[in-house]
Amino acid sequence: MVHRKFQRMTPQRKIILEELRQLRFHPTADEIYDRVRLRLPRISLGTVYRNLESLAAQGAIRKLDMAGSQRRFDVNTELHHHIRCLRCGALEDVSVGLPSSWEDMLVDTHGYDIQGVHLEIWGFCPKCLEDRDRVNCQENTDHNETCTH
Amino acid sequence: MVHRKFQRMTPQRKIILEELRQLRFHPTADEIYDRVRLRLPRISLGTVYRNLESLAAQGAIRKLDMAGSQRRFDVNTELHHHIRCLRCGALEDVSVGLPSSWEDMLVDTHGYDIQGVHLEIWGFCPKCLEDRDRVNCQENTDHNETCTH
DNA sequence: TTAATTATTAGTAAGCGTTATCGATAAAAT
DNA sequence: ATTTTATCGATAACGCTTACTAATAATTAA
Repeated sequence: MVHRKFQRMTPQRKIILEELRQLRFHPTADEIYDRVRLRLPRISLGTVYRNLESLAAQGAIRKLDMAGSQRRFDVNTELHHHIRCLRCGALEDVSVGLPSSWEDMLVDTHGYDIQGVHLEIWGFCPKCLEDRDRVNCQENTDHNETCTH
Repeated sequence: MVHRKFQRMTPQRKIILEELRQLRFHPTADEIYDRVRLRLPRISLGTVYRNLESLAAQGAIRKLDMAGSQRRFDVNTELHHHIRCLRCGALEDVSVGLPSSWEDMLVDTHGYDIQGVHLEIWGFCPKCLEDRDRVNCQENTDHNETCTH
């Protein structure tokens, strides 16, 4: 008996969805805002947030709450995980699912009724590994923070 | 050649660490603040944050950036994962580590040099599963949000 | 021991990402 | 045609965290 509110496909909502579909890397709200503003210069950031929220509620997109950082939005609504490059910030989908036997073990051990799994992996992407070998950043104390761009 | 700054064990830092060790469930900064204030009524929230930060830098505690929620702090500095109850908000350590074969597969598939893995699981804890059977909340649209306390 | 340096403090302001409020507007329902 | 409702842009408020400030106490250097 869930009452699903009627949603209008306004020009704003349509363009937000279009731009989100074109951005390969799961963008943040303000990245989407910047893109959308090129086509709708008078749109407000609140409208972007409001529409991303309702699109997520409707199941058209997926809201990603990443650990310790800005929220991101994903057109891929399938359940999947993410891997992030600590150097360039790239956020990729992870193609390999968790083994179901592992989840079963969790249920047995903790007795939880599992509703969702959120997995984030951090590392250095192949491209940045190359760069790291070429350009030596190691005299800096923290590669992660000094080399991010 | 990492220069580690000298750290003083001030009364504030000492008490923050003591209280954190006594709180079983990974507390947030303001939960720690409330506890510490009972012993140091004039301490400021900024001091709590500052000390939690430096204790984490020094490796005495672990900073947990949970998806979409407040930061939490953990005295368990071993690498481990977490499971959270959607109803009562309990946050438990997960005893079962990820299979190493799975991580190997990730490296092969994506070519990343993996630095860290962050796994969060959501579900209903055994205690809340019981309560859910006793007290019927199902006429509400969203159990997760209405029943949290 | 005395003087200079440094880490730390409490208090407060600022920052940042997100959400809520508001009157106005336009689409949908009656 | 009239009412109802969703949505809008603009802006204020919110919650959590960090940065700034002058004051203070611990450490180091002279």
